[in-house]
Amino acid sequence: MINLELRRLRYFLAVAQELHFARAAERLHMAQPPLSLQIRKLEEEVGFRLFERTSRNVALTEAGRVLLAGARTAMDELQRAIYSGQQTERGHSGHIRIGFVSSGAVTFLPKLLRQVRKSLPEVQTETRQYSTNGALEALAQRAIDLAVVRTPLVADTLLHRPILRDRVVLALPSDHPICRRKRIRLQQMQHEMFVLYPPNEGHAAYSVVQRACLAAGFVPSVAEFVDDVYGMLGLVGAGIGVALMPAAISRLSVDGVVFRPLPEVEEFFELSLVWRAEDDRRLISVVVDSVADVGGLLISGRRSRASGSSANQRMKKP
Amino acid sequence: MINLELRRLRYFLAVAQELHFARAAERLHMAQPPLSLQIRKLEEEVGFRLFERTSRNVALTEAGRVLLAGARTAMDELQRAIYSGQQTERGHSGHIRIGFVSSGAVTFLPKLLRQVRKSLPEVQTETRQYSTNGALEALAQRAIDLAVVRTPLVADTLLHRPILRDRVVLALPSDHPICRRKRIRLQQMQHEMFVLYPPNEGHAAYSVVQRACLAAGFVPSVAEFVDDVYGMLGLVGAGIGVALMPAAISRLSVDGVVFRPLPEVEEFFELSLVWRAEDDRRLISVVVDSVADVGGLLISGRRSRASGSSANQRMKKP
DNA sequence: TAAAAATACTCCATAGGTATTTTAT
DNA sequence: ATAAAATACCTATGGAGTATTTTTA
Repeated sequence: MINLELRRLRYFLAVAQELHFARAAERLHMAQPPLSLQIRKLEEEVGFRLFERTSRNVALTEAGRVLLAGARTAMDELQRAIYSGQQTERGHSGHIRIGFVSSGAVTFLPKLLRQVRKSLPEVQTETRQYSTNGALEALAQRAIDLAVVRTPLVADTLLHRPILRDRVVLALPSDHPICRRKRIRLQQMQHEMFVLYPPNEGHAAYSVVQRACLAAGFVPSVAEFVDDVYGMLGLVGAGIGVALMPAAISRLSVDGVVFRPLPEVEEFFELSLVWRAEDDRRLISVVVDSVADVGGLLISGRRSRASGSSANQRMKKP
Repeated sequence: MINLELRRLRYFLAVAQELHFARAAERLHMAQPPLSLQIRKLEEEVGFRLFERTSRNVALTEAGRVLLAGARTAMDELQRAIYSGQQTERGHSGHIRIGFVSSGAVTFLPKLLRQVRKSLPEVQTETRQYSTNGALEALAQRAIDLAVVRTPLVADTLLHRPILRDRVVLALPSDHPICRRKRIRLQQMQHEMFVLYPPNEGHAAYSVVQRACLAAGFVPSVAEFVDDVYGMLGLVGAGIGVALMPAAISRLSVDGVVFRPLPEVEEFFELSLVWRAEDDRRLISVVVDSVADVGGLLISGRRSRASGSSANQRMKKP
């Protein structure tokens, strides 16, 4: 094990740079004699002369040059390590694994990653797709550190923060006769079969749909339960039924599926950030807070205005 | 500039390894309280906590792990630098540029490099071919550090050591009528034209040939002067003349050239190591000495024995 | 002879030791 | 209740300062 003191190496670097003991001592805010002494002690410790000194000239020895290079890189490495440690302490550095549901991938995840990369450039991110429930399990098992999911039925081992509200839109097969109409009201779908988020799956999307339909005066008939928006879109496109979905999904164009706004529906799908309550790493709270800075609670899919046209620009495409 | 003391980092590494202050202190041959104190001071210096301590458990913090990794690599780098410095001091490490003449390349250079690589594995070598004179100029201009050349007319800015003696062999065109004879005496070549090493070129090869011929009772007629064995062989092969060469060269087989031993010639070609007198790097003397260790003054091309056969095994080939 | 490094000495800051207290399981 | 870290206090090593000498270009 190494037995040097860094002080001596610092002195060595100074003398190597100045090649003059008195000037180096001045730069180090000390007197010349103790500097000479420390250099000599360093020479004894490493076992070779560092400088060829005459009363008129100081020059590095060959071996001194070799040590100088090594000492510089070692000090730099140490400097860097201390800085990294400080950044880690502040939560500005580290690795974070993010799980997300398919509908979050479309809207929020890119914003989140962009924000993290911009304001916390030393934070490494790693992402993976889950169902809402899968993400919560992964969180509990420490397979991920942060989840972007449909607002869950909260467990007390987890903390969450709502980050985005999506208006409800209707997805229906493109060959459905009602597609010809410009404006569709949810009530008109009361005799249709619905592809639904599964109940008892730990998240709130199921009850959002239930409440929306109740407000329209009916209880939806179940065609199928699916916990993945792509799966739901597939079933709708195959004519199995219709579905109520977050407005953000309508940014996707899927064969055989058309989206229609439902301006009268007052319910929202909510997207949340979720993390372990026991995870007290500053990194987590810093990332969560940096996300909040993006602009508080965003709402995707604005309610149609005076003209009563489609709910948002992109929805016109399909 | 970094302001830590390595002592504290050493203590940190010990505690990080043991995760127990008392045991770490024991390993460091010190008492526990000052160790605790030093760790706390280190924490103050770097600006973040390194360990989460309870009375029953010590654990690294996230930031502590980051610093630990950096501290380890920095200490390793420093360790390595000190070792390299020591090796450099002893002349067991460094870079050495070697110039050599073409005839040295065939025999001695491979041995030299093998020896250096074996006994001084940290010495980097770099080689380049020169004429004898070119190598001496390159030495003086510090383009190379060591030269393997035909023994030069010594300049007092250079030091040299003879390393190898080569018997004199005759190279002659393969269509020369005398080739049919098994034994050839130099005297028989007195009316031939000779391809010679150049005179006044600073090396002794010219006078070796002159003295050999004088001993045989004649002065050689000059066909051409060439300072490169490959050039000489080319001219001999082209029938321009015959040449006296170091026996080592006969290891080469060249179209149109045959070699014959000259057992009665008492002269030798000498190969020397040459270096700058003012170059006091230990590396130089260590390499020169390590070469001497190969076996002192070698003699290549033994005088033929009782049977009077060819001067050496390989000479039978052409 | 003059500039600069080395030596001699003095002082004090701080590392380390011992005894004890606090803390958390 | 107990193991282990933290605190308090004391000692002494060694780093830094001042005055001076030595060295060599």
